[in-house]
Amino acid sequence: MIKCTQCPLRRFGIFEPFSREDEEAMLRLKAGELVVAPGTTLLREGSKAAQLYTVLSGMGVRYKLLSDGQRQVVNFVLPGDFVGLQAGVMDEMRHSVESVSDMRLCVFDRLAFFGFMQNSPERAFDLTWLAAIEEHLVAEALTSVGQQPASTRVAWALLRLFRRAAAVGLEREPGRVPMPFRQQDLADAMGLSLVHTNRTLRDLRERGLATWQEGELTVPDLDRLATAAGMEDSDGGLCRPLL
Amino acid sequence: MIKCTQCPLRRFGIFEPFSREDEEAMLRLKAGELVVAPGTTLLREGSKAAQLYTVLSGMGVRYKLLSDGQRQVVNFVLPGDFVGLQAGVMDEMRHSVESVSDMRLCVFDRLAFFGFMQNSPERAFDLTWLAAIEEHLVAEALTSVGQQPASTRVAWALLRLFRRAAAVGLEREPGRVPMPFRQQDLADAMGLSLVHTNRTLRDLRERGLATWQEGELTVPDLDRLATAAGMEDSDGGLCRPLL
DNA sequence: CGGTACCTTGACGAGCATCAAACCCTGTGG
DNA sequence: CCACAGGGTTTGATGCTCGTCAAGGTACCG
Repeated sequence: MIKCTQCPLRRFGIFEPFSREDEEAMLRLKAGELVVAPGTTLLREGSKAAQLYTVLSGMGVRYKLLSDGQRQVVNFVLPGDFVGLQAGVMDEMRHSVESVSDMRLCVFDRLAFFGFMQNSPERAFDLTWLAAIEEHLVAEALTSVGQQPASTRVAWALLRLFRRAAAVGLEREPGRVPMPFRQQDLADAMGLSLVHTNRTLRDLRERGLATWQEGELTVPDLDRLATAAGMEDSDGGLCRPLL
Repeated sequence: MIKCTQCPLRRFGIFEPFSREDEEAMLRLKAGELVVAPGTTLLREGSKAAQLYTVLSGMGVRYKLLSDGQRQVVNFVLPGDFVGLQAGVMDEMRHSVESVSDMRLCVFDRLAFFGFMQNSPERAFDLTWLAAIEEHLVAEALTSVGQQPASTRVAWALLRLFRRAAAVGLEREPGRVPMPFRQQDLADAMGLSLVHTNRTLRDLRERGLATWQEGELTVPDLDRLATAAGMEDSDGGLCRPLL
């Protein structure tokens, strides 16, 4: 099991620094590690989860299902993300979380976790911070889906995914990161049909903005993609706490 | 100035109960009251606000502006809502807040507020709770905008506004609440053009689901509107803290 | 009375959904 | 070894939903 004191994620710049004592306190909260295969449901909408997770590696999706079978992907889940907060503060989850690749997660017990928060104002503040960041990310997605045409939306989503993956060290070769999602996931995230998403991806590829094939996303020129994405990317270097 | 110990909002069921001491502690944090006219910008995207507000009366919108002048209304602001949290925990606001009617707001000093949170784990928890609820609301809006056709989206928005307004005592006559927004606000919230929003409202009116005219929203049958809104309203009676 | 802000309605066309089918690749079993 | 099925990707054809353009209506205000 990976110890928080030597967490491979913490060295990346997007995460707030942690004192030695804080790392050791987190380690005491850690109940274990969870490894799951692609397609595993980690948290189900409506459930009252007893566990909270921090993603160590792998990717997933947060989504809501509608009664008619439609699905809205609310956000993508990448290493460093904290999942299950809703079940922690509200009574139950309002969305589901599912893996799309192999994932390794840090497991915390809900009760122990909030017990710790009681005595640690700084960590409690971090939790609010995390929730506020999540809201901001969803609000940006809403803005893209609500106001932009398909090509801009898809460009925005790819840009966001690339930046985030790169920020946690997944950019092995320059301009290239793993991207294990299906086109259907992206379509459900941006409110587009699968067919139109596919056409839009081809369009972006032919314009040399981004190529997503065989589980890898290649972006030759971030600035050009950012221009096509329509929103000045306010939080390229947005810092966040890591728990 | 209204004292927190006799806050007119707290008697409504959607808010978490508060102990007498808590009310008095909040009162000490209260820096004053702010009254604004319609169309006033309370918080501007990119600003580092020194104040946080709780809405006592009136309505407004939270929105993001795009470089090309498009606007996404992220959420509507109603009595009991807490605004400015983002500027509190992140460095600056990621959206703007503007009044659409006369508004009265409770003003808190940012520093004093977070100082208080340090010593009050329960209130700090409430803050996280609020942020999580906001995220949930935005995620539901994203789901509606991303997956539903225009009529369903508009029905959903009206249902949400009606429920929320009624929950803070604005339902003077049965089935009727004030609704001071412009059609453009609703259009910008649901990612529709003004023209199509107008047609959709007429459609809902002719189907007897909801009538919104002259600043008043009338809903003859909540259940029928809820059916038209496409999402089982998970949080009709969702409780929230009031700060 | 002209000006502005908002609501309303008509006409037209574009963007995107839908339907349909083919083409991978991988795994499975005869 | 090949037949087959299943999950994902790709492409074409068709038409509906919704955006855009345009104009007119109403109320309010200086």
